[in-house]
Amino acid sequence: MESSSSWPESSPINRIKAIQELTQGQIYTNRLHEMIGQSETIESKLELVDHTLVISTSPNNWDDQTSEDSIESVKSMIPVKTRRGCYKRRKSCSELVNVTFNLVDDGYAWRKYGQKMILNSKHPRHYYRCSHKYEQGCLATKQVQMTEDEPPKYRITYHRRHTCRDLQISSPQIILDSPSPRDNSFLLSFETNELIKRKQFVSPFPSSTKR
DNA sequence: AAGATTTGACCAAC
DNA sequence: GTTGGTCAAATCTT
Repeated sequence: MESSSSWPESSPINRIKAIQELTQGQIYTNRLHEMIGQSETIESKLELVDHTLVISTSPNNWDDQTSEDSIESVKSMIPVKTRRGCYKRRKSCSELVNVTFNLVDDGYAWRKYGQKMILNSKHPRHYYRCSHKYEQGCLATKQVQMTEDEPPKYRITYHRRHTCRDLQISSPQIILDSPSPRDNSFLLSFETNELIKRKQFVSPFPSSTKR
């Protein structure tokens, strides 16, 4: 993974912060392993890219739709039209977790479809699906939740890979770094703060003064 | 008018 | 009974 991280050499404070982030990231990774319960089949990566902590997992079946589990997941997620919300809850579906300080457009077109308060969490979890779900059958979803850390971070969990074609590649913000086809993790590399300042901040938490 | 968001309801898993 | 993920009508934005 060759990430051209613009790490400021002359900033020991940032280094300390980075170490703290990495430590916490390792905790997240361990938790993820526990949740998934497949620690022996998962490779995990922990990286600090610019100001974004990336925790990527490579479960064997992330993209392997032929595995029984995946097939079952796909089947169970197909809603029965006449029964709202009729589906099987995903038990151990592969996922990719990204913890970041800044929320920037990841290059995909997402559409929010839900928001939920989660037990023991101060902040609600936001649910997004690919905008092309129905046009192209893309099953990619993501969940965004603000952590209770100080400073607060955003925990973005991606489920299923995009199968749609519209990647909006015109946006230079996303770099899909997948060194090999079998390496199912991918790195979302964000820009430095300096660059982000010039971009429009994309918040998943619109003002709640609508209603 | 069309597309996106909000939010209460629904339902399976636990 | 509780919780988390999704649906879909109502509402808002462009």
